[in-house]
Amino acid sequence: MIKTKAQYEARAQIAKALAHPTRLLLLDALADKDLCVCEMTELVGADQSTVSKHLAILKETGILQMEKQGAMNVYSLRCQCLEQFFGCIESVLRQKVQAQQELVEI
Amino acid sequence: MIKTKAQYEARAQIAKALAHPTRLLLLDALADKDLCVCEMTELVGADQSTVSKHLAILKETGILQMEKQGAMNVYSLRCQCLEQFFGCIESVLRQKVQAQQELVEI
DNA sequence: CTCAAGTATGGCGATATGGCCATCTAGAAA
DNA sequence: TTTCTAGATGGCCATATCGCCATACTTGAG
Repeated sequence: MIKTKAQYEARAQIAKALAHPTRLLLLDALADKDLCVCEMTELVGADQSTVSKHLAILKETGILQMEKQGAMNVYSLRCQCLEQFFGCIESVLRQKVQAQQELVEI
Repeated sequence: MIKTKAQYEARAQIAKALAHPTRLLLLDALADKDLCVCEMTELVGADQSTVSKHLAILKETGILQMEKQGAMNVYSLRCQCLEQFFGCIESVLRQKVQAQQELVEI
């Protein structure tokens, strides 16, 4: 049940990679279709180097993979499990809203 | 498909709450049974104030709820969706290991 | 080879996070 | 009441994260 410190750190690192609004937007976009850095830079509206670093984090964590296509680097989802992840996040959000509604109604 | 900036920030905040080894340990322990702060302080092996702050983050996010029992504050899971979350994390971890094995075998 | 487009990386400042200590509060027991 | 245990909070410092700029690298075109 309870795991080692190293195991929790490994899991936390994955979660940390998923814990940034820009990276969540990138994952959402990549769920639709593969994209190159320049497309995602335009989508995000931040500096190209910023987007590149976000992608590097997701790639390093194993969530994305990258393939060179000429001068462009095309990124794609490497895992199909993100729906589970987002399902949990959404569930927590809904519960939070519900809890706040209960506070108002009392 | 693509959501607003505020929506991604709300989701990122949940993910961020889950992105710390100590908090993952606490959630793992609380999946087994409800616990008070002093029990979790002993389990984690950090300062009581540190554990209290971690719990406050999880409570604020809506993942945990707290109930006073005399002088003790007993925390419990508020959402049943963490298995989904951990399932995704585990899946990413396995994939990462597999990718590294492939690098070695080439 | 030279140039330009597409990316990655180093560096820097601003901000956020995490840990401990000290302190304050709440409830239970003497 | 005083005292003790349980817990929360403020403060401080160390470290991590994030964003941009500047720059280096890579690839295809000319």
